[in-house]
Amino acid sequence: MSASAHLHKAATNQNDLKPAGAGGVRQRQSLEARHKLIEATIFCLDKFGYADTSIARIQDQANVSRGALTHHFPSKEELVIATIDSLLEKLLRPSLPSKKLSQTDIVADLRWLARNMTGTARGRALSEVLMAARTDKKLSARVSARLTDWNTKLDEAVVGFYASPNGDDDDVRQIWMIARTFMRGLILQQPFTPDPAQIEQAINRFGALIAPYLETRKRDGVNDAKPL
Amino acid sequence: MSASAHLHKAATNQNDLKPAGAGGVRQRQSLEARHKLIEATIFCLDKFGYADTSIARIQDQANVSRGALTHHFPSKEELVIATIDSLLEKLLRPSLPSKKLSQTDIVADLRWLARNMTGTARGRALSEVLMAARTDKKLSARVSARLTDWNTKLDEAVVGFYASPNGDDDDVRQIWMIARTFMRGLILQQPFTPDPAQIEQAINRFGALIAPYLETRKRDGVNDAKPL
DNA sequence: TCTTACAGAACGATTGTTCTGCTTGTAAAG
DNA sequence: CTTTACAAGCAGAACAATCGTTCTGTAAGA
Repeated sequence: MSASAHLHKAATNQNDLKPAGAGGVRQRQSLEARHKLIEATIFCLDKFGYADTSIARIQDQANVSRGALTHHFPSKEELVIATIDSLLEKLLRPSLPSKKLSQTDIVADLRWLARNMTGTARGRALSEVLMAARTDKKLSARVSARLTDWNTKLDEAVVGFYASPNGDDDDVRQIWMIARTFMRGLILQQPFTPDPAQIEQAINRFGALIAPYLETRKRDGVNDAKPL
Repeated sequence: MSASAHLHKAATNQNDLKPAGAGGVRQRQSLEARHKLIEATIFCLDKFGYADTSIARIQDQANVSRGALTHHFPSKEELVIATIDSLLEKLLRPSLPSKKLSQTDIVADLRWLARNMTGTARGRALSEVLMAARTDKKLSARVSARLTDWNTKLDEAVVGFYASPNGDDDDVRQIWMIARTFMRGLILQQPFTPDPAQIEQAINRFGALIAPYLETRKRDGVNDAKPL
């Protein structure tokens, strides 16, 4: 009742984008605690997997008391949801400023994609959540829209750099949908591939497979990424 | 409760048929119970995911008493291990008799692979285990050897059907390693792709991507698959 | 008669949640 | 600029529920 009302109030406060430094001691500490908890959740998801990520472990990892945790996140679900939001935001936002993509070397872009999705704790944590969301409708509902949105945005960014030889942009999108799927599969394949070089070779080979169907789009400016 | 006990008893009694081959009644019932438990575990893994697959749920799904379950599998780990073995055996063995593969149409073979890995409860259950094994060393140790073994066998079967234009069999193997990775990724992508046709189109497109690098191997017999 | 196959209660450990109490920042009142 | 009142932030105990395991008792095939 009143407790949840208080929580929502606190939750809305998190979106306050104050100029760094301002905002009162109280609010700053609160945001810092939330941040620590979310980061700890990501760490646990990556290290222990979704099944073994308990709030006791999270609290331990974050060095935060149980009371503080339940104060910021009354239920585990809310913590996971907030973590998902953080993952989708921070993990995927860097892809939007297109400078991160080489825009000329497809294999280099694929490597960046692979590192982003399987080579970081955030990427692996997101995969854990995605797998859990397959059988958890609550999580699925939360992730679905955001994820497809990101896919679309990334597609549009890529379409800005690459074009299909036959001029069909949808083909570029399909190619990159396949690339994303391939990257996701790497997470399940990687632990059972003793030689890391084999993974890298596979990525290079995959790049060679799709390269004939992607050509660098002519641009006038140096790094004039189109608005996405 | 007594109700479930009666139900279970009645169920086993009605199955009282001929020895049907060999083994005493005792052994047959035991194997049947183990089978039911493993099948229930697969069902739960697919439906509830690895995190929410408890032995209570398994026992409920299998219509088996707690005592029976603990009798056959003293620990949950043993049950999961046995389930993994069953998955790897039954799910993957059909691929070895190479008749299941068309051996001429790459896309058809890919579709078979996709259905095998993502379109069945067994395939999805295995994916749940693979994801869990990423952070569970016990599971990982158990799965690793068997999985790489299966990959190798499937590779060799494929090499029996397809050849690289440049004559390098290793290239065929790498292509199919990429194909397997792509298929695994489909499991994570599928729940967030509202239109199933998009998945199928992606599979077809992927087949077109790798087709130029695979050509049907000349064979004398009709279906004379080489021993693998 | 033994051993196997099972039924089901009992167990401690751990899960996530709720609750009470204390500290302290903050804003209004004086 | 104090003083004061109050809510936010937080610590930690208590909670029922569920986890997986262990145990005792019973029925029946060998």
